[in-house]
Amino acid sequence: MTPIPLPSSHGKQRIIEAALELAEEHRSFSSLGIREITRKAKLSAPAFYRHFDTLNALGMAVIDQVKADVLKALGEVRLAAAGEINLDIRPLLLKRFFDLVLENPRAVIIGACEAYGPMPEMRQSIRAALRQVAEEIAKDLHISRLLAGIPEPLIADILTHIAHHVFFLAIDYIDRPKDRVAIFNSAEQMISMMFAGARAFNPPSVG
Amino acid sequence: MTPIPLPSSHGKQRIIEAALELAEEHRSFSSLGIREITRKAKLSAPAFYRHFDTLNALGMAVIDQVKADVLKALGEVRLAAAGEINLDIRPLLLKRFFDLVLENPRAVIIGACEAYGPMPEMRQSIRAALRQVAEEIAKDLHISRLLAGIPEPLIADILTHIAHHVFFLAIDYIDRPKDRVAIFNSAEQMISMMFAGARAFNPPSVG
DNA sequence: TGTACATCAGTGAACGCGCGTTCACTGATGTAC
DNA sequence: TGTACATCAGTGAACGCGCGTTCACTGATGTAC
Repeated sequence: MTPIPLPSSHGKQRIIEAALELAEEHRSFSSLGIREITRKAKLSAPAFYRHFDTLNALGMAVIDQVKADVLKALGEVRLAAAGEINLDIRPLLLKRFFDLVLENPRAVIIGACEAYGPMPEMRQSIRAALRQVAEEIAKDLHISRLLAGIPEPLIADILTHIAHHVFFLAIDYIDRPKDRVAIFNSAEQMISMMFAGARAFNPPSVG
Repeated sequence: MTPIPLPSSHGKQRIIEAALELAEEHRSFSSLGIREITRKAKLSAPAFYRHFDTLNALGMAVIDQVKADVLKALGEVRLAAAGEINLDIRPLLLKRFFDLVLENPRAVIIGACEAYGPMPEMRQSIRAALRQVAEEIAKDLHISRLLAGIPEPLIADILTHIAHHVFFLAIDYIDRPKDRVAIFNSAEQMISMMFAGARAFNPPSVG
């Protein structure tokens, strides 16, 4: 019967949210200060220690949450793309991804900043996430048809490369609203070119 | 007649070196402190202000120096290859760059960390540096022959994209010595693929 | 039902510390006459 | 040639400030009997 509002986690969640907001502004999670975070969360500084022993512990909590957000967004991309078989799905995936990026820019910005930032665990898990995205996309039938005949490891390489490229292009997409069409077209062109180049190297065997 | 030892730049250079070393450790340039840097450079803290108005100014000086190093190294490769017209210069440029990266990994690591880091001016000038390297390479006759018939802006896009990709691949190259051969091959393959893709989109007109 | 106790998020005051920055100064080097 | 001056990298002392952290405390909520 109890609605379970988890009163104990209320301040904790406020701290995590504050850290997320500040990390987006700073473009660096590791430079945040405890007083800065608790100020943003409208708590006293010592309240921090009720929930986390160190800044690092907070960091891991933030990573977990961002990772969950990103994975959820990616699931939506795949779901939206699952429909029509005969379309070139690549621009649709790309568009959907950029739309999602605008809906939740925080996760992308923080992800890109930490991808080569000071925390090894964060770098590693972002790298793994990109690879995971590539593998998800490789499973898609539209994509695998376009890359038929190409060795599987090379497909993974290509798609990881594209995922990386698009991920970082998303930062520009967020930062420069005026250039969004151009950025989208550029991404599309690069993807087409990678696919065409891959096929030129591995021409489909004839019947 | 004076040997021009530029005595004025001695302390300045020490500060730049110190910043490079510390930024590599931190994997974050913007978290450095003036006292920290001058301590490492074995200077008093106020000495910093003799050479730089702000930390930002120091950051720009660091990037300029790294960019000059890269351009010089690639220029040497171009010079050495100028004689042989029929050479594929791409693996040579790539090899020289990766060698340079191992000679001075600091610069690459810092560049990658700041490319999406907290300082807008730094992000921008790293972006500009990549573009500039791409334009230098585009000038090479070996390269322009391979991309004959392709519109100039597209060439710039492609080479900037490749520069970006290789730059970030260099981080892996540094971090994972065991995989260096594989990383080099992967980079080479991606470059070939981009070129092949570009040509497939813009087939050379038959004379 | 009331009463006494336990738990725990959150607080304000206080601490010592290192920071960025300023100041007036030194000392070496170059230069004008 | 000597002398007086200008330039400029570098210094130590000092400042005010915000930081991380600790402490003893409050006040709300849950719980045992």
